[in-house]
Amino acid sequence: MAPAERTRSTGRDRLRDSVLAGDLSFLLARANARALAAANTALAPHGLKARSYSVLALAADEVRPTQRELAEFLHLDPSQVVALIDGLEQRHLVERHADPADRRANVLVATEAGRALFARAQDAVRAVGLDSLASMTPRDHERLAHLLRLLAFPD
Amino acid sequence: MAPAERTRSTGRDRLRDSVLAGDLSFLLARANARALAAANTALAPHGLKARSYSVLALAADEVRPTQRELAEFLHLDPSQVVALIDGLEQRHLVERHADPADRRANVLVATEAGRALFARAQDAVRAVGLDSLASMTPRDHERLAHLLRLLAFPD
DNA sequence: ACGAACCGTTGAGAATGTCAATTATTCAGG
DNA sequence: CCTGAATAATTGACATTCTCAACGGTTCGT
Repeated sequence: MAPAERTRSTGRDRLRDSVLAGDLSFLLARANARALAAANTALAPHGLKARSYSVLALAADEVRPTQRELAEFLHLDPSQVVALIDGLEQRHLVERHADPADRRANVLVATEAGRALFARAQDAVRAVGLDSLASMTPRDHERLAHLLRLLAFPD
Repeated sequence: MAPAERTRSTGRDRLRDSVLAGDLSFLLARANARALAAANTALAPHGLKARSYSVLALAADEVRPTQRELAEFLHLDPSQVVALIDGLEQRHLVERHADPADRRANVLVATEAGRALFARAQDAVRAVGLDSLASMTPRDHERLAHLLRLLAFPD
């Protein structure tokens, strides 16, 4: 049996048939790293990163999230949420509103400018997102979203 | 139509039907964050983190990766690979071998102790990994791995 | 033999993650 | 009503990680 004949080709991608490459957590990490890098370059012209984009997205939604809810949802420390919102608020993209139900809490809402910027940023993200997902059928895309939801939100 | 009746339940998880929650990149990020946290706590007793575990895994394999190959494969800066290997080498888990084909390059191989530790760490990772994936059929598990591979390695 | 490109390494500075302490507010129980 | 425990946001300190530029040693094309 000829040894090491299959994937020697260029010298790159040689590690792709290691045991690690079959690990789901590793695939998750690498797929995420790629998506994150793509999103960040797409968002850079708008002065956003993946984090601030996520916060803006939730602010632009009608959900009126609390900072603590943002922290849990985005897997961030509350102090990071403070810094993130500070940055967006200084640019007049979001506002902290006092929560009428709990005066300790702030509720985050997007300004008109914030919603406008989010719409543009969302288009930019979608444009590059399709680059990586173009070879995937809508059916598979939906399947992947479903399976990832199981991992992301284990009830 | 009754407003906001569906997912108000506990107050937690209230953001789950925002537009962001439907975004594939976000699901990827959150699923990865969860898997990473689980892996890190499982690896902590063995003195490893996800990063060092990955490096050790590739060293324990028969692939004899170059540091540059490690950097590209793990989406890391070459300088980070240096620090990672330094840590593992000081614990006599891996060794840098001169690449006979290219004297500039180092090839990474695991020591006997390194392979033994990796085996134990792998068991620990698998044990907690199943916690999140127990509700998934082997069929779906394979499907997910296949779809993630498309994103992780876009040829 | 020469210069360009490449591998590993080092170091610096920015960005991010983690954690404890503080203030203001809510909530449960006496 | 009052008191103490718990919670929301904030601040600050510290560790870890990311990003980048520079450098010596090596390979490769010409």
